Amino acid sequence: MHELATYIKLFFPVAEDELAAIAGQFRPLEFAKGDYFLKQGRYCDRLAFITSGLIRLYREVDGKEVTQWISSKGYFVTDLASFVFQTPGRWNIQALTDCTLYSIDRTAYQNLNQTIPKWQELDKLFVAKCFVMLEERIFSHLHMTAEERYHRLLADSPELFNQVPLQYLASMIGMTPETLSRLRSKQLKG
Amino acid sequence: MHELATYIKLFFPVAEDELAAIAGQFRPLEFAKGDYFLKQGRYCDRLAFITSGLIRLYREVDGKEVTQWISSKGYFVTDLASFVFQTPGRWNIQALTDCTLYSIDRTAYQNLNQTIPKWQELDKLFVAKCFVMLEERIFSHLHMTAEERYHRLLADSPELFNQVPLQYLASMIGMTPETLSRLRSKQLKG
DNA sequence: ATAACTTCTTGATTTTTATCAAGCGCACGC
DNA sequence: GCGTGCGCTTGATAAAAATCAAGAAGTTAT
Repeated sequence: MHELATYIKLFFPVAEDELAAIAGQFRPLEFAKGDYFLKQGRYCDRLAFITSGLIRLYREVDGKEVTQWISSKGYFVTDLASFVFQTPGRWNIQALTDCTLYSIDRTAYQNLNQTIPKWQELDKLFVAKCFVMLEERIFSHLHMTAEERYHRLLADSPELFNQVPLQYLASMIGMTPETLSRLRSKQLKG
Repeated sequence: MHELATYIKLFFPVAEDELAAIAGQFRPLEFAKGDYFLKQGRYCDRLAFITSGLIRLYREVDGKEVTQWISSKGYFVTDLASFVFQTPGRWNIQALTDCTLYSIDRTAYQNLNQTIPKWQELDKLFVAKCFVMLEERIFSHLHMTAEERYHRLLADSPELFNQVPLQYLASMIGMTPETLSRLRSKQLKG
């Protein structure tokens, strides 16, 4: 549990008693490689914090899996639209490796909102931070080439290249596996 | 002012007195075509709701302007990272036409957070809704062609095509003006 | 009204990326 | 141990999109 508290403290100052009250609402949760946290179309009624492992968000389009994002230690994971607005889930959310999480369900989450004012603010700041990350990610698609996006991912998250099938990374940055493969070999030679 | 209140009510149920208290903190603000709401690098200390006009977010990269988004009536406009986390503004935010806005500054905004609990929730929901829109926008870059993104923009926001220079729209959906032009003429012929 | 701009279009060409197809290396199960 | 499948690479080709260049149409300023 302390890992979530540590992470929150790094992000935003919260009094110890509030921190304990918040963290106390999260329950440990384990996933084995291949397990689904959410299947597309079902309602997502939980939000989880990852303490170890990798989790992939993807959606099927024309029979192909398109990977939206891969979350690792220190990230929260949920289908935000489904969790917050109670709409059908838009993503498949699957463990790429065995994972340890701390999870909170909708009800407990809403209780936090009412009982701990600081949580409201914290929660808003988390979402705002994620919003800003997505803005930058969109921007990268507006002006960068596939090669530039590859180099950025490599710079930002080099660890993913050892741990995640490259085809998922290719999809996540908007190119085919073949293109990613060629960019990699080009880098080795160049 | 009632326009902001109307918009909020559509989005989320709020008691009339709270609504009045919220809306009362926003001040009318006018921009002439070409005026800047924010210049890149400066701090953004306000959040505004658009009641008429069009506003473009863009950033300069390698001497070229890249348009991130065009906001119109019913949208909020700000540089969220700058407004919330007090970092230097990442966008130029410029009026494409004369605009009428309702604006709130950081101080008043933070007062709302403390005095009106419902505002905290409302504000979080706004950001969450925008987050979900951005997720979908990223996804469209992962699996759609330029032509598909053009058709989607045309379906979602046909009014922009009469009111906004096409080069800005092209940039916003990640293609050159020439490509957009060809897709348009292809559609006329096909 | 006319010159100067800006915006958009069109054409020719190059570059980038996707697609299709084959093969390699490795892990896994039988 | 030996197929079998999966993930990755490589090659050939096709398609998509960018770039470069020129010109048309409409706007703005003088």
